Amino acid sequence: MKRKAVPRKTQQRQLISKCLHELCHPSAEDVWNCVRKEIPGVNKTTIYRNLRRMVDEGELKCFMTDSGVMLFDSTLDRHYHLRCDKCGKISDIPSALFDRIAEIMQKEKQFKITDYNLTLSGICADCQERANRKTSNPDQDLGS
Amino acid sequence: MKRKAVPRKTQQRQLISKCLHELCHPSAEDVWNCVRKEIPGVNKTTIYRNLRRMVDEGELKCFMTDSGVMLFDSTLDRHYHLRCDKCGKISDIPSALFDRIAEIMQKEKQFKITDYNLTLSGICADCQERANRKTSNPDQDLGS
DNA sequence: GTAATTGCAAACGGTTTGCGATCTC
DNA sequence: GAGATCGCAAACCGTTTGCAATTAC
Repeated sequence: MKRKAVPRKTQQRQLISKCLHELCHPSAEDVWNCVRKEIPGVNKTTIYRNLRRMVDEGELKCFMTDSGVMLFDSTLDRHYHLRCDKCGKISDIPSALFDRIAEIMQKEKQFKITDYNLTLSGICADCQERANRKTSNPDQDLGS
Repeated sequence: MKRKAVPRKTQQRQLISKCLHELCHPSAEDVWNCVRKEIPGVNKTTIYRNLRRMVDEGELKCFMTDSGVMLFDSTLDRHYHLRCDKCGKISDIPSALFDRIAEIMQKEKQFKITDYNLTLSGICADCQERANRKTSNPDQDLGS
């Protein structure tokens, strides 16, 4: 296990954190635009690198949109997303209820559900078994 | 209102359909590799264009992976996806139950859920209102 | 015959990487 | 002063587009 050095408090990194708290499900570009207000010369690469590192270190979550753009989410608790088909705006649903979601959304948020996509992540039976076999005979890892 | 012409039965398109039935959640590249077995010279562009058209015409569904690759799904009914964190394999969960999913998956499929992401799509209150304001020019059915 | 479809090459857009310059600690 | 971080340019990779040649109807 390699241990990463403590991140340095650069102006850029601090501003990125600040912007993440101000913005709601921003893309890297959204963050860039926010940071640029105070550091006009920041490079997009710096934004990408810092965001990715924050995700790697667990300070931040991210998810993919249908159009292939990564969005970032400073809310670390499990929760759902509500995405409007028309304007594309994404809002949060706290992860309390799991049942009757469509009805509740319709009644309480006036959001008319037309589709949904739930992706559960975890470890499949095959991989669990493979991991068990590897505890005595370690070969290469499949992990991405 | 433009009406699309009926797709022509090209060899390529027919093979793409055939491959979609053989493959499970394929990427465009997967489909390409499958079609190439019978038409070695097919161009990837042809695959992309046909897949996109099938999606546009509702014959096919598609969704984004976390890595930004589009996957295609010939199962048109609503259903969930189960994705293994290690091997990345995606399997289907029929959309019958909505409650106690993690427990059931754990028990019945030996799948250890570590995370999930549910994105509900629909029309938000703002957009519904916006559409209502435009009611003098009725274009689509958002109401009821 | 003619409009749709293909193949090819080039473009695109979001993201990543290599590297020398700069900044934190 | 050493190593982390930055800025820049170029690469990357999946996907899309423009266009001339080919094909289905």
